[in-house]
Order: sequence, then structure tokens, then C-alpha cells
Amino acid sequence: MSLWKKDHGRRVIVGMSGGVDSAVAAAQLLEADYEVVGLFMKNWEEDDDAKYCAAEVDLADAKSVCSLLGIHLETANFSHEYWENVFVHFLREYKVGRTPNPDILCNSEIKFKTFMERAMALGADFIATGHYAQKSIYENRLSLKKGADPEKDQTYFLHTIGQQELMKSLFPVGHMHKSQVRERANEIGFTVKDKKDSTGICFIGERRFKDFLNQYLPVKAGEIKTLNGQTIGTHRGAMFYTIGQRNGLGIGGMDKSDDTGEPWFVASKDVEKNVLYVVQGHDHPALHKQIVITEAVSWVSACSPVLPLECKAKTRYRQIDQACTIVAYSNNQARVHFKSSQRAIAPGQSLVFYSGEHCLGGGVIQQGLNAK
RNA sequence: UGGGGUAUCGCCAAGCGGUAAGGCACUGGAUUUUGAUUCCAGCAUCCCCAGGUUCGAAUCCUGGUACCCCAG
Repeated sequence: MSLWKKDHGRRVIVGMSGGVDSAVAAAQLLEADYEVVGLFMKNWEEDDDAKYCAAEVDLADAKSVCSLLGIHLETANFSHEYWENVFVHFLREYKVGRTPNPDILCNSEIKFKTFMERAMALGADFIATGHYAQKSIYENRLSLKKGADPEKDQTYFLHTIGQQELMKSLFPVGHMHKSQVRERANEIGFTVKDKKDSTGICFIGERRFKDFLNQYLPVKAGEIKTLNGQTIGTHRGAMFYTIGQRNGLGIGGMDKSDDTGEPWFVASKDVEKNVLYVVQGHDHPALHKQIVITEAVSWVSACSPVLPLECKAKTRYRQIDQACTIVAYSNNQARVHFKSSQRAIAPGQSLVFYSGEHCLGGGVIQQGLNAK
């Protein structure tokens, strides 16, 4: 019994998350006369003590959506692949003091790899997701273009995909604004029309981050010092903190005259000595870097840049694009000079390049520097 | 135990007889498909203790207690 009835060329499997975006994405594809099958992925085995299983609710929602649309829903369990290809790396990064972005890896390793392979094996011509991103053409290559809704653009998380992936992907809601997606969901009558946007690590969900990490990594308390070496507190594990972080330090009200009364932020970490270095004030100069060294860089176009390349970049999701110049590039490592210094450059996070509305690619931040 | 000083939220810190500012920290929420950031809200019926003076005291008086500094 085949999954498909219609002709080749228009068969698409939509990653159904149980949310509004993928629901409307599926509806859009049906309207465009694609033959649509949904696929719900389970990539994380819930903890035993979870009060209720969010994934169960999501699956029920996905079923509800598919039945309303009259499409078939497949399910797949990629928990093993997620653990091996995303989570292990996630833990390894934290262990060495960096701040990884698991959702970017989840896209490159799971959604646009494992899931895509599964979809192709099932006979699909395309996969589709509810991402706010668009497929376009830029300099004669397939391009990953920002979602039309500037508030929801998700190309930051998708920058690792290349020509092969783009060729076989569809983003049916990328040209829409979130409000339009919800309106459409309302017209169709999806029960998830008002479902809250999901947050937290993809497939794992929102939870107390410290406690969550603590389940997987042994922690060791250590000292919190100022840049001149004065110990002003203790931390319960340097890995829990990100460069630029304010909360959770527990430092307040110093007796010293040099206490400005402002909050303290993590400026750097010494993983070897297990020391956290902090500075006072949101915009302390030690938190600003002009140059960012980025590794594991990939390009959507698969073409290396012609240097020097003036473009824009984001050092973190939802940041306004920052003017920069890629001044050096070799072995997938890029040296990027920013026009304005960037606050709280966090190693492990991704630096993603843009030219106008087109996402060029990106890499993982190795370190932030300042010119001498 | 001779002299001087200070004792207000976890930490700094206003207040100086009229009924407890503010900051940091912390907690909750909003924003957010990572982690952060940011934003909003909450947070001392009580001011070391015990008496007293006053219509009324954290603010004045007395006696304790603790800590600090200088003398020893």
C-alpha cells in the first residue's frame, strides 16, 4: 500500500510539530495542489518525573490538524539520532565552557538530514516545515531568504543548510506574517489556532536550565572574581553561565567604594581554574568585542566568499543585523571585523551572515577579540 | 571593658520626631524555537534588645548586647 496516489514531483512530507505554523504550512501546500503527508517526530524521551508529557499533547494536536485536513500522519522516532548527533555535542560544548545552540544543530542534523532522508525514502520529492524562511535565488544560486515577518525570521537557525537541502525543501509560511498564519488557522478551524509559540530547546522544551544541565553534567563550585583578581563570590558551576549573563551570580551590595551599584555580568570564564570573571555594568568595555573568530563556517551557496566581504551578521538570534567585514577566510574559519563593537560575544553561539534579505551562511563563534 | 564610633530587608544604603527611599541579590511573569540579554511585578507593619519621654519615635533619653577604631 503506497503512501502516495498522485504523480511524482509534487509529493511533500511536512514536519508536523503540533503547532500552528506547520499546520498552516500543510494547508498551504494542499491549496497549491501538492500531495501532502504529515510526519510527527519524537526526538526526545521524556523524563520519568515529567508531570505531563508535552510531546503527547503535540502529537494529539498534530493528529487533529491532519484529520481536519484529511491527510495521513506518519510518526518517526529520531531520539537516538538526536541524542548522538545533537545532544552529545551540546553536552560536550558546555563541558568545555562554551554556550552551544542545539537548535541550529537540530536543523542541520535532524530536520534537514535524518528527517529529510526518511522523507525521501518514503518517496517524497520535498520536505516542508513551518519555518519562517523563504527559498529564493541570489547570485544564481538557491538562497535562504529571511521570512517575510521580520519579527519571526528564523533563518538564523537554518543557516547551515546548503543547496542540496534547499532544493528539496519548502517553507510554505515563509512569505506570511505570524498574524496571517493565525488568521488562516482560524479560517480553517484548527484547534491549535491560538496555541502559544513554543520556546525552549526544540523537542526538549522549556525547563529550568540549570537543573536540566545538572542532570547530565557534574558540576563543581568555584570562585567568582573581578578582572583584577578580587574574589567576590562563588558559583555553582561555571558551565551554567553564558558570557554577558547577569542572573544567578548572587552578587549584590559591595562595601567597596568601587561598587557602582550596577548589576554584575559574566565577562569571561577560566575553565581550567573553574573561575568566572565578572564586571559591573551592562555596557562594561570588557563585554565588547570588535572582532569575532568563527569556525565551522558553511555557506548556503556552497561558494567561498570573495574577500574582503562586506556584509551583515547576527551574533545571536533576533539581534538586528550588524555591519561587518569578513577579512579572512580559510579552512572554514573566518575572521570578522564589526563596524560597531559587539556586546557579549559568546563562544559556541553562531555567527550568521546576511546580505540584505539573504542568509549567506555562518559558523560557530570561537572567540571575540579587540584590535590591539 | 579607658576613650570614641556604629547598629535599618540576604548585601549595600537613604532617613535626623510625624507614621520605613533607592540599588544589588532573590522570586514570579512577559518577550524568545538555544543559552543569554531586556521588560514588568513582588520583596522590612518594621528599623539590635528592654524600658522611658511624647498625641506620635527608626529618629530623643536610660540601661543592656554586638561589632569596629584608638589607646593598651
